[in-house]
Amino acid sequence: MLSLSKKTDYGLLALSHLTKLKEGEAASARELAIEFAIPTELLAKIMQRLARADIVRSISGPSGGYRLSRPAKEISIASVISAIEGTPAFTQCTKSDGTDCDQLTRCTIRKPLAHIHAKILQMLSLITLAEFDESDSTTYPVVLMSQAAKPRTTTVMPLYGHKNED
Amino acid sequence: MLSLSKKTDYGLLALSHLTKLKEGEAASARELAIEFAIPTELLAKIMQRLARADIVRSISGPSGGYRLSRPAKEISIASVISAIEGTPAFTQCTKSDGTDCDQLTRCTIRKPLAHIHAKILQMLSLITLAEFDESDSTTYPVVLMSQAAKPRTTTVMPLYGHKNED
DNA sequence: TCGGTCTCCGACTAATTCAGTCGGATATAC
DNA sequence: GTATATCCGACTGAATTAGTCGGAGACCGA
Repeated sequence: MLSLSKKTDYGLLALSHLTKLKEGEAASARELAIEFAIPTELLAKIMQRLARADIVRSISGPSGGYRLSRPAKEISIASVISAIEGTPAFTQCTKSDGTDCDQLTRCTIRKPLAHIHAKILQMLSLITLAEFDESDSTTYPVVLMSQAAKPRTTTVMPLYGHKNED
Repeated sequence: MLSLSKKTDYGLLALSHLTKLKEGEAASARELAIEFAIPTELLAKIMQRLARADIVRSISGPSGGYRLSRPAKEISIASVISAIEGTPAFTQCTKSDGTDCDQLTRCTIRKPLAHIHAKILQMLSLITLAEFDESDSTTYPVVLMSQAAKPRTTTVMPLYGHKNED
């Protein structure tokens, strides 16, 4: 459904918290987990991945924790998604280089889909954590559809005349 | 991983084939399934959904089959995804109206994520089946990253320094 | 009118992915 | 040395997705 996993949600949430810390401060995984009501062990695992991707830096020992490894404006949403979920792929084909769908030699849609995928990725790579928090104060550079902020997803895309849930 | 399901892949593939049919022609589900090496019953099911969403029109009886219910240039990728996968949601929060994550009252990321989601959806709603096929001849209006056509996904986003697969 | 071919539909099972848990290792401040 | 922190892999259960099965109704041609 073109959606991010819960893990990524959690990760972004934690990162957005780290963004607000002052220089030198760190927040422990448990602290963050309690703050946002996320299972402690799960968030710990997510933070480990972010650490491995050098998005956060870990400080061991008591009074340790995590802090951003570089300024929030240098951390893109795309890199966060990639760190937590692994290599993103828009279609099944684009995961490998297409050798596994050799049955579909007549696959005419791979190329256009790859383009779309790239465009989405580029968009996500232009949005940083810094902009994420700015949007609290209703200024957000990526806004295109004003109705997007509405909670009801059904009405987000007026294009969808008919929907069926499985 | 921000990816489309296989069903959607199959659906787009079938639709791209229907696009090439002449006026009055129809292709049966089985015909399409054999053509693209897709399980017959599965594709039949996908076509049914597309029919329900009025993207294709079904013709019963022998010598029947499916054809597009309107010109390819009036069928957006977004509507196809929506028809096959149901209401798209970028995050878990945006699926319902947020009542189920009331634990996350401090959720500061919902709004910016909703914006990103809307932007992706808008992009997909601007691309039609017609453009899908034009791209065979290397002219494609949505191109932004030229390297996107490369098969190797690892190099698509140079931003991703570190990736880990689960 | 009868049989074959088609769409149509829902329910079912299998396979895969995702969320969350557990146990144990290492690092460090007090 | 001990308590608290990260770290890491392996495991289980839940949820989603892929694919299957069986049967009903529509339609064309003989």
